[in-house]
Amino acid sequence: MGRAPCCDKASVKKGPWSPEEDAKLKAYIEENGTGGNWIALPQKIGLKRCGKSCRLRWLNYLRPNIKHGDFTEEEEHIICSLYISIGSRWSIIAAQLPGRTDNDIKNYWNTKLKKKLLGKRAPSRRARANQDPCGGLAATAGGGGGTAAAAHQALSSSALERIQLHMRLQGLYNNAFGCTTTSNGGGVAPPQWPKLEALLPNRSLPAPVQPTDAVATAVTVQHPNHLVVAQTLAAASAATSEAFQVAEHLDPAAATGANYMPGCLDQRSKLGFCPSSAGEAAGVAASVEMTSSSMAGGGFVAGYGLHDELYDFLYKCESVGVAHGGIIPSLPELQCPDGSAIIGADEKFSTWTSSCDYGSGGAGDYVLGYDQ
DNA sequence: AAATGCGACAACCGCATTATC
DNA sequence: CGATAATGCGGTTGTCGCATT
Repeated sequence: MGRAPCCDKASVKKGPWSPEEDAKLKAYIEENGTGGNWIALPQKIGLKRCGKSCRLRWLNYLRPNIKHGDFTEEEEHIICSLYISIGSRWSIIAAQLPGRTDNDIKNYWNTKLKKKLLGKRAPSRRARANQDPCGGLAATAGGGGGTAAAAHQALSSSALERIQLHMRLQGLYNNAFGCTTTSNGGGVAPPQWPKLEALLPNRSLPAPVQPTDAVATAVTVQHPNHLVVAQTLAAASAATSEAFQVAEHLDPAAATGANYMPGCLDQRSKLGFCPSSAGEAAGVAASVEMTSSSMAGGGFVAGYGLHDELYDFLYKCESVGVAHGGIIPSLPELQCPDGSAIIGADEKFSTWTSSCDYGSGGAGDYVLGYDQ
């Protein structure tokens, strides 16, 4: 049983709005307001449009003080920072940018910022359409055979992108500051993440960013160590929380050991985002606001925050590249938990997640924190 | 000059959440 | 308190225009 349509699609006009329609809608709302009922509004003013369409048109284009195009560097900063922190909560991000709409920001991210940051060209829709149509079916069909692919699909592209952004930034660090991700004494070198200094250490937004449901739902893991991790990261960064949950998802056993970040409390505390005790972690998790003070101490470079990283990445990549052979540094390499492969994190992260066979037992025990 | 590829943006669709009865 | 309607939101698609072949 599907949901009842919000309007009679047969008698409703679709497609681009004409200037006449815009004028009608604008004039009516400016004079009378929406009347609290978008569904009834088009009939009132004689528009053959769905109420939802009217609402969208008003919110995105007709209401006063809407800005279009020409995003400033400051706006790009805010968008990137918030995206890494909270994901594709476009309405929340838009709330921090007066005059911008969620649709505008979403389009800007998908068409420009994402490519700028991830440094890779997303396949065009045409290209995607030309891909093997059986691939998706094969990945989802059947029971155990598609475990990895299914898990891969379960991880939202948004989460992947955010993980990749962290990785990419880390790659810049490693190359720019001579850090490496080589072995730490025989074991697999843990991926080093950018410090998770809280959002906005240097600049302030109009309002503090509140954790969203995505953050709150991240606390789902049973193991005591895992719980600490999840709670800590829920307060620090939903994106990295997901990353750790993915790591646990890929290899729950390894995740409790020293090789993986989720179990590597020392490493995490060095990076400045891990409380030293479970109680402290719970305290951090209980903190409602994400503030720089709650995460202070032990950062990679004192006073150098995510915003600065993003700024450097967005606008100073060339200088970094020049200093390192004129090539934008590649991402650190990662090794599968089972040691089966070492691959670059950039283009191959998704390959890694889908190719590592981490068994079927753990899949049901871990809940992806991000609600997508 | 025509065909094709691609980016950008507007709009739609369907699910989730909230409000109302 | 449950059912239904309205609204909000994010993902996806359609379309247009420019660039390239």
